[in-house]
This record gives sequence, C-alpha cells and structure tokens, in this order.
Amino acid sequence: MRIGELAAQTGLSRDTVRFYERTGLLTARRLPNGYRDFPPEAVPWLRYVRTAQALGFSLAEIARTGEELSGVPDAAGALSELFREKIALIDARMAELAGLRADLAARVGAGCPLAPA
Amino acid sequence: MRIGELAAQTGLSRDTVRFYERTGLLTARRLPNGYRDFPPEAVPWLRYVRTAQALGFSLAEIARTGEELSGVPDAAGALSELFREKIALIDARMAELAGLRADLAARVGAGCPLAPA
DNA sequence: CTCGACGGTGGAGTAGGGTCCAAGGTCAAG
DNA sequence: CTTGACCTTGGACCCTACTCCACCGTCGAG
Repeated sequence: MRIGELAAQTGLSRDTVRFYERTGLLTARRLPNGYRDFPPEAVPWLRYVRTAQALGFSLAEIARTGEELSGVPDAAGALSELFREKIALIDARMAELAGLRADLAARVGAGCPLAPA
Repeated sequence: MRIGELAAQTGLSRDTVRFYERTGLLTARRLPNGYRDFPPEAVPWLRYVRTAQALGFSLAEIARTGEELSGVPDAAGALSELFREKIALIDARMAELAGLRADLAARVGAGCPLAPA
C-alpha cells in the first residue's frame, strides 16, 4: 500500500508517516519508481503506536519494542506478552492517579489546601 | 526565601525556577540587591504545579488557574474547587486508561493481537 | 501531450519545556 | 582583601513530535 492510503486508513498525515519511517517506527519497501510500499500490517501497527503513545511512551521507546518484535518467530505470542506488560503499566499508572486523587481529596475542604502533603 | 533554597526544597533546578517565573507561573519580590525573594507558599505551589503537570496540564494552563486564584478573597475555597475539578479530571483519565486496558486485555492471547479493535 | 493527483527529497519552522553558559554583581568568612 | 558560594542577565541550545515548504518525478485519464 502506498503512503496516501496508509495515511487515510490511520488518520495520520503523509508527512507524519514519512516522519515515522525516518525515525524507524515503520519500515517500507520501495516500488521500482521509488514510492514507499507499506505492508497491510502497517495499519494495525500504527493504531498500536497511537495506543502506546497515549500510555505515555515516547516514539523512540515504541520503535525499540517494535524492533525487538520483528525477527521473533512467535510474533503473536510476543505481542501478547508486550500487551500484558502494557496492562501492568496501565495498572501502575492508575494506582498513581488514585494516589494523586486521594491526596487532592484530602486537601479539598482543608483550611489550607496547599499545606504540605 | 531565595532561589537556591526554593530550588532545594522543590527539587527543581534554579534555571527551572527562573524559567517558571519568566513564564508567569511564579512571582517573586526582589530584595534590594536584585535577588529574587519567594514567599514560603511557593514551595507547596510548585508541588501543586508538578501534580497538575503530571495530570497533563501545560504550564500555560497552570499559570492561568494560578492567576485566577490570586486576587480572590477566599483563596482556600477557590483552590478546593480547583482540586475538585482536577479530581474529576483524574477520574476521566482513569476511565480512559480502563478502556485502553480492556482493549489490550481482549487482544492478549488472540491469534492476531494487532487485528483491528 | 498535458493535466492533476500523487509521490519523492531536503531543509526550515513550530511549540513546549527546559538546560547551559558566559560575564558579572553581592556578601559573609577568613 | 581575597575567596567562594550565591545571585543576576541575556542568549544560545536541546529534545520531542510534528508540520510546512519548494522543487521535482510518476502516472493514468482525457
């Protein structure tokens, strides 16, 4: 698939896709005329990238896990493992938020809400 | 309190404190020799800034709520209100994370974890 | 053959949030 | 009086994640 279609299917701009390829987040073959040719898996991969980004991962980190993933025989299994890790991360992040929430809740209504924790 | 002490007590660098003052996140009087003189409340305020930042607020947004806060007679009450809003925000963020978590959990173990959501 | 949509490249620019540096002033201790 | 810690300023620089631009090549339709 060429860049325009990939961009359309993921909602990214063509510039962003090119940027992602430059930074190693994405790889493409080249057609004889020099056009990029992306595999169909690029679509779900980019969706995953967006998710990971929403979880606070930098593009560099995402690219690294992507590299680790390619070349592994059991890609589906490895990916499942990766997802399990991300879930643990979400749980940690949610616990962190719960802590912040409790801290704020304790301050609400206190005489001086900015008093040290 | 001078900049060094404020930096030490908040764990920020002196440069960061100056940067925050420049961007209006923080105000300081000046001593006769030109040194910045921060009020003691700057310490909990900066802690609050870090919290708000962790919640995804930009420094500009935080500065704006800070401005709204000063000049209000019932500062403690206003701040409590602000905290209530932040709590709602945390709840929203947690719900978002719960959604992502469910998405990932559904994919774990699936034949193709990258299949469309 | 020309046109328009699409693709390519390199390079500059942006916003946000700092970080570092050089040159110099202030001040208490020795 | 010097030294060292601390403070000032202005300005340059960095990283991340894009975004835009000019200029050029490719290709199918009319």
